[in-house]
Amino acid sequence: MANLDTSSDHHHHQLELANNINLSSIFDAPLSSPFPYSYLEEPNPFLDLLSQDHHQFASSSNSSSFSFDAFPLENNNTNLFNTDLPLSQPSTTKATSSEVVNTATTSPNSTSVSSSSKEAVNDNTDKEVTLKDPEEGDQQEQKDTKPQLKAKTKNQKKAREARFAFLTRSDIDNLDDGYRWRKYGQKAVKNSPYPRSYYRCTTVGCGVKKRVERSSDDPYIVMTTYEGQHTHPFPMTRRHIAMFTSPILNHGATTASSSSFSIPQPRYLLTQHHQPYSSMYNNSLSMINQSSSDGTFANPGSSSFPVFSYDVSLASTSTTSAIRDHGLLQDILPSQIMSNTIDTRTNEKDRI
DNA sequence: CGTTTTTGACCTGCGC
DNA sequence: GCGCAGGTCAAAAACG
Repeated sequence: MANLDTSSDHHHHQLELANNINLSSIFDAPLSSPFPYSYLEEPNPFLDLLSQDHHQFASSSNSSSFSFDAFPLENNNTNLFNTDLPLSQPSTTKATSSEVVNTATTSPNSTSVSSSSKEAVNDNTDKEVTLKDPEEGDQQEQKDTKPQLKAKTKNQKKAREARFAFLTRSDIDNLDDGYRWRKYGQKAVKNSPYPRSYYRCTTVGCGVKKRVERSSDDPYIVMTTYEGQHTHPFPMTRRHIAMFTSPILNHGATTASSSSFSIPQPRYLLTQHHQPYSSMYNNSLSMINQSSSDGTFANPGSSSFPVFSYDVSLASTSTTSAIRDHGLLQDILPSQIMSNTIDTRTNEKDRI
């Protein structure tokens, strides 16, 4: 986890960007269960975008909170967060917008579990192999399964795993979300100078994956997409414990202090007590979507996805540029958001 | 020495 | 069928 270790200087940017905030970014929130708290205390412009729908999102435990695991399971046309994201979508221009925004046709499928891909629980005996233990079985299995994979894809399309994506403004790609990840691949992204990195949870038996890529237009915008659900508890370390018990979580705190991780906090971070974890290393986490393969929401609260919350004060202008990314970013961002963010560009300039 | 990262090759799905 | 792009594998290198 050199990730954290290298995160020291990206904070400079956070400071610089403290004032470059607009409504364009989608939400702020972070990862799965590692973030037990979510909190929204300000009027949320993004939710305004959702107009009539936003009230649905505020139904979590706290009336003033906005937590993503409170998202309705059902979709409708205005649900910007539900997207039907193909695992591989060659042409970003076609399928993206329209598909993403509306079609998330939901075939209620209790969580993606039942239908899911090879990494997840699956009911298909022939895909299985990979399932039991992606970690240790990897190498060995691989040889054995390759033929099987071919065979299986003939009969059925690869099921998609639940996904959960969010934007982050940070200099570092692989943000520390509390889980341990091992990088297993990197690919160049079309129309982007920045590569996309693929990570897998290192916990034995856990097939959760995440991929990280930067916006081609704004290098500080990082899009992280989680796929799958952790099959193990959040690996709470001393550092995390310190984080969760730090004053920042108790409101009024002005710094995110922890015994082992102490860094200068951007001004606007002071309001981030609702995202204790993410604030440790970046200042803007924006959830973009959360969906399962079939367009339904997988319940992140079940412990795979971080519980994120949105804080407009953290939104950053550069999200705007992120939208033009032609890689995964664009695949995930709903067109409505895109247009909205683009519209806000002028404001952003004015501000700067 | 165990773990993680790098990176080229390979596989798969999709559009034309 | 072909080409392209996304995704994954796995050997080698790097790291701690």
